[in-house]
Amino acid sequence: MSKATIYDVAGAARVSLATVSRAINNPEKVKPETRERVLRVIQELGYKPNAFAKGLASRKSTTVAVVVPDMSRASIAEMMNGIADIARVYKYSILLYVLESEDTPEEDILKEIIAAQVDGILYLNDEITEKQYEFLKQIKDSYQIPIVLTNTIYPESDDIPSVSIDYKQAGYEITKKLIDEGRKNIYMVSTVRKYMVNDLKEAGYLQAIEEAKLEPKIMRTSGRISINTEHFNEYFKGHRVDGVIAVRDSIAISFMNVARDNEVKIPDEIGVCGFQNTKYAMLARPQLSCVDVPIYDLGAVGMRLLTKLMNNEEVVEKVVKLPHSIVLRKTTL
Amino acid sequence: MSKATIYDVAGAARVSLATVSRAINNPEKVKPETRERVLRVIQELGYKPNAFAKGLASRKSTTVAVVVPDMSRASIAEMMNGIADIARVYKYSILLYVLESEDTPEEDILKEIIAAQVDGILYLNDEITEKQYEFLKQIKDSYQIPIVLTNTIYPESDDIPSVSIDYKQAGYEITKKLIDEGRKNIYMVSTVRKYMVNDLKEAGYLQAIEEAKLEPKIMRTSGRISINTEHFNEYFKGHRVDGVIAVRDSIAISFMNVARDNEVKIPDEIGVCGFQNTKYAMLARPQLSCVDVPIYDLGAVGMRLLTKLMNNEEVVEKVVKLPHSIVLRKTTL
DNA sequence: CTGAAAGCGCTTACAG
DNA sequence: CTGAAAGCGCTTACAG
Repeated sequence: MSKATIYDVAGAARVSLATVSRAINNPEKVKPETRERVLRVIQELGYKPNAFAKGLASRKSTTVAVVVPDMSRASIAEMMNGIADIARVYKYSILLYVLESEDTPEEDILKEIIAAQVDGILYLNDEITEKQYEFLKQIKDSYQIPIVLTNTIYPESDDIPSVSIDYKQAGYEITKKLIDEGRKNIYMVSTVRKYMVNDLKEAGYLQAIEEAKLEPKIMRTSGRISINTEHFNEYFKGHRVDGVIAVRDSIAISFMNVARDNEVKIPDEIGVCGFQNTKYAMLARPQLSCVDVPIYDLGAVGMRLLTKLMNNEEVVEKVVKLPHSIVLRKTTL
Repeated sequence: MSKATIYDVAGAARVSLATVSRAINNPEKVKPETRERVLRVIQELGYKPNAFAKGLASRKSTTVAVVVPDMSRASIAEMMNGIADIARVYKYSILLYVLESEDTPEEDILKEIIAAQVDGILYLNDEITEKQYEFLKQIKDSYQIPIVLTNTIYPESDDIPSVSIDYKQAGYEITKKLIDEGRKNIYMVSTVRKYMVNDLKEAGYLQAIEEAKLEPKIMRTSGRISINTEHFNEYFKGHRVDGVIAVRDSIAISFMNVARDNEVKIPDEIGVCGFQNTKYAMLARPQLSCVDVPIYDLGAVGMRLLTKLMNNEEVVEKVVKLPHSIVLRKTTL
């Protein structure tokens, strides 16, 4: 049972190793009889081609690198499901690279990825900086390796193919909803940390607010729950507010808790909306209205796009925007 | 900039490729001067050894396979963080395999993993069946490849090293807490789907209940939120209940929502506890008391154990249980 | 301390 | 349709 090699198969099937290789990779090039014989032997011996030898000889790895920040973000994890499902269909393996550590600079990781001879890179990192973006572009060009940005946006640039949703439009729509309910003091609660994606949500918010001739009010909070609570309490003490749009569901829920402690009625006194539509949006009380982001699809479509690129298939749409929707539940009128 | 090979380095440094290889892998075996020269050239050329050639020649991949069901489970994602951090420290790459599809049987995936020549396997799947367990054991023995079960338990067997927490004890303790509050009708809400881990929580619950001479009551629900709601409403209509222990935080929260709709006071009328201590336990109102499972550590320790096994270091403890704790918040007295 | 050479297990023109 | 042979880019005894 200990790993059979292609030689063992060739011997047992009474053919050359070239024929074994063909039977596996180009079945149509070998006579049906011999092909079947070879395949049968492969079965019997439980033979699986050594991935290293194959990769070395063919210069293809059928492996893609997926680079992510912090796995524990719900969105990242769910995207991975989509990625993995599509990867399986197209027979690609996934090499996972989790960024997030200061000690290993991203450039080193990218070099490691190159050394790993991956056929493509799926890059999910909505905190992408200009420097990182430029470096990615350089990698792509120098090594001729396809890269797809998934749910990570670098504005005004389509050098690297990407798939995401129109966050600005989504931000606009959800703000509009609150405006249409007659709310006048609508806050956007964003993050102190810089995420491109959140910038776009803010931009959409701003557009809607300005159109309605209201006053834009953006508050930035940390993602940490305990801090949020204090922060909200403090901040809203002196402010009038009748609408809140949070860039993440969890922030919206966090805000609602504070609101409840202060005995304000949702949605009557304050309308609240989140972003993402995690399962906790349903678990919250009142159930949270929010933008639904098709996270799984983002991963799946990103991976699919990458497979096309790797196969040199023609790709018309290099920047794909998936449709989103607004889910209205109990925190809006 | 396009990938330099070891030959290029050897040429530029005026040494043989054997020396280059040594300078990288066994620096102490080469004279400091030449070593430095070689290393400098490597820098200049941006040389990175081809992982395939290296793997093929050395029969080691410095790659581990991590096999998981469904990434989107919060526990899996957080464990991945721990795994990735430790993997990075010990310079291992991660090949990710997501199970979950009916069409690709697990055995095929495991064979693929073998073909990928990984040095070790980290297996996270708390739905492990006897068949799967036996197959894993066979893989481990046939191919002499280290495997570590992480947060996945197969009872009464230590053939495969594992790291987890003592779920039975945790179940016992959390139940005891509710009993000590004087509750008499304590339910455990578990899942219809079979998870070893949940069986153990139930066993702990049962033990505590029996010690206290109370009547054990286990209800099984699906994980789906919408179904839960109906289910709970229906189920508890005719029942007395003053305590609920859910095998997952989200189920506990789900239950609390139904309780609130029925205007029962938590924790006064019903004490509620969850398992895991996800961030949503803090986001829930009232804030959820629960067993804290050190998820990140589980992943980190599992990976660390695997590195030891791969290096043939001596391992005393083949079945490690990490400490857990009980976090008391507002859903208990 | 260093080099020449064999070998890891495949793929892929090139002949036939 | 099939085989012999070179080559992918490394590592690792074996000499020296």
